[in-house]
Amino acid sequence: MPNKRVTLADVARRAGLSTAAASMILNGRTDTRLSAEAHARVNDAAAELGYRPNVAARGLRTRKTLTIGFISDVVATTRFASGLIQGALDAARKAGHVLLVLETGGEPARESEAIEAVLDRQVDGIIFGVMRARELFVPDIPPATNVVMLNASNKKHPVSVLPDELSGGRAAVRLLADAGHRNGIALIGHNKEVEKNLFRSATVGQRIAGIRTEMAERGLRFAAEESCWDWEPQHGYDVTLSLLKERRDIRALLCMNDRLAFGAYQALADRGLSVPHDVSVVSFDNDELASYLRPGLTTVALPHEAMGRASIELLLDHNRRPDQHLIPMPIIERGSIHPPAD
Amino acid sequence: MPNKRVTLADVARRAGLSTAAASMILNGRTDTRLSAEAHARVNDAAAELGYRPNVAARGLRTRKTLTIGFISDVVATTRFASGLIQGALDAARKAGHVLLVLETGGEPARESEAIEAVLDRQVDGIIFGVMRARELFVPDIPPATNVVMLNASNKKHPVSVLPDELSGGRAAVRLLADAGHRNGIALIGHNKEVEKNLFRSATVGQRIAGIRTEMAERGLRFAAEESCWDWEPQHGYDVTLSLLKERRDIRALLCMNDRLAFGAYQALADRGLSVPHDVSVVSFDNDELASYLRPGLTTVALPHEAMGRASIELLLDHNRRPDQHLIPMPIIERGSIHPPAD
DNA sequence: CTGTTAGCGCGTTCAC
DNA sequence: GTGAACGCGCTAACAG
Repeated sequence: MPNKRVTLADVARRAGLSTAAASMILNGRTDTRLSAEAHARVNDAAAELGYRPNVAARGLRTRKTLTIGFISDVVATTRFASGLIQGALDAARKAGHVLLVLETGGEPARESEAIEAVLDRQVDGIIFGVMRARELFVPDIPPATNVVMLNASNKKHPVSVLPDELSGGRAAVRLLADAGHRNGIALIGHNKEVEKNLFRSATVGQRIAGIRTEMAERGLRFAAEESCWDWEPQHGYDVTLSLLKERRDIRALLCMNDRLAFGAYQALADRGLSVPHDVSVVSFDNDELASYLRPGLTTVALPHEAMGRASIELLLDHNRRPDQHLIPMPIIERGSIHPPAD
Repeated sequence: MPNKRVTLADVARRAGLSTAAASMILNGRTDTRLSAEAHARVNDAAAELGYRPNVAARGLRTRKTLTIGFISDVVATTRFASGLIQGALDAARKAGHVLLVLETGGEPARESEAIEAVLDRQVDGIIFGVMRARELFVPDIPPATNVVMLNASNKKHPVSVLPDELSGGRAAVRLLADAGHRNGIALIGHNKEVEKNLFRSATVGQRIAGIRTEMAERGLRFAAEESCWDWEPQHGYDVTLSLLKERRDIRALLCMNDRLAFGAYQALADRGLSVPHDVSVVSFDNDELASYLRPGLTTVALPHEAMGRASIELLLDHNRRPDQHLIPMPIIERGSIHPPAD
């Protein structure tokens, strides 16, 4: 686009030296025996002209483009997991890199296209991300390619970043238990299908395992378990409403995600029950919704931003473990937990 | 990254021709008098080897990188305006382009860095976007650069994409009027500061102008106007609650955005009023929230995706008007409007 | 010691 | 149909 960018040749000419000398000096090479004066002349010339190297031309030689491909199903454009890309963008910027963002909608044909599009542009590596954590099929990528799986896992590409759902599940139970809840705790939204199928979710199984482990270790049992085939507000509303019609002893809801909890709030309101004095609610994800509810929803957060950040740091770290990297899930305490009334 | 990509030289060698011939044939040049057989040999060789041109190397010569810089304050990572980038990504993909996405957090220093980062990579143009439409200061960009302002306007860069808020404002009033509302309509959230200051908002002034024009043309007047200094759910809740305590004749709320409406719903529920039978509600934006409310909120949508798409199409269209391009705001009818009871 | 020449990386384009 | 130069910057080998 810009017609007449300043080139290395311009700088060299102005400094009265060769482009080779200018290149070495500007790249700070110490093995080079160029005079202090030459350094000064080149640096001055570059500054005066406002020289900036052409990254594309440089990459042709060095095979480093300071550019990373970020390929996802719908991460960038979904309201839900945008923290992933936010963290990635920020970490990349701090490392002097830039992100080529592509979305595939989860369609394999577009995944292949996306991979080729970024490889055509000589990226330094590829982040492969998904909105909802799961085992992911990925089209073939040349073996030498530097790949990190974000919120996903894949046999061929062992470096991955995932939330630490096992600890997160335990934390949710601990929040209720520490408030004094022992009886009347209902689980809203478990789903055996999803929990067992890594291709549906790489993490829900861990989440529920953490919950059950912590319950068992504390000698607690759920008073009810409502399963849902999906996790939208409507489902939370439906199952909670029917639960409350049958049972008057429910004192706490442990919802599998915030959207279910959102629906549960509506059902509790319909039954004239107040959160948290009649019923405590705790949940997962820290969806934006959680902060809009009245009272605010206490939730175990998906650390999307930290995950996005970690994915870039791992991609650029050549000493990384070729393994899963689990990111802690922060507890966001708002106002939806209270000791049981009775 | 990938070590041994197939190069044009490989293709030429296999076809038994020069790279010059191979290049011209693969680029479909017709001014070239190369034999049909040469065409076949080159195309076959390319296909067999799976040749893909190195976009960076090509760009060095052609000054076309098929890459566009998308620089925004927080668009990509905010849940609110992510449709902008979604539309842009999709339109770019369809045009064979790719987006280099950068975020600045609205900080001028980072804006300058972002501009340099994308220019260093020889992008074909730059989209400059913001989450909330407004007049935008932009650091200097070389004059030859192809720039489109997205959801923003700027004197130096006349090509811009904005929502058609004037028509949108009129549409909101029309929705209430068509349902039979004439009295007891309250405006929630007008704000003279914002309406007059293009650097706060390039569009709210248009939105309110559309509303007032349509009201006037129909001989309608607001029964009340509640102003808010900000447009979060809490503000909608507060002003609606106090309004309802004073007035019993309110039959419809025209909220300046969905987040205010979200708060208004909560206030109506607190007062025991039902939407839409006691009070109709109409609003703007089509925030994700609008679909979660019960009943669903009827709203005049910000056409984020269409805007993002338009920004790319304009950037790539050399016959474009150097002007503002207004994108229609679709009406999303859900269940929050009903004829007045009395 | 101080610096240069020439060639490369990959694909496009012009003159012959 | 081709050789050679070019776009821009890096680097190995070489010269004063």
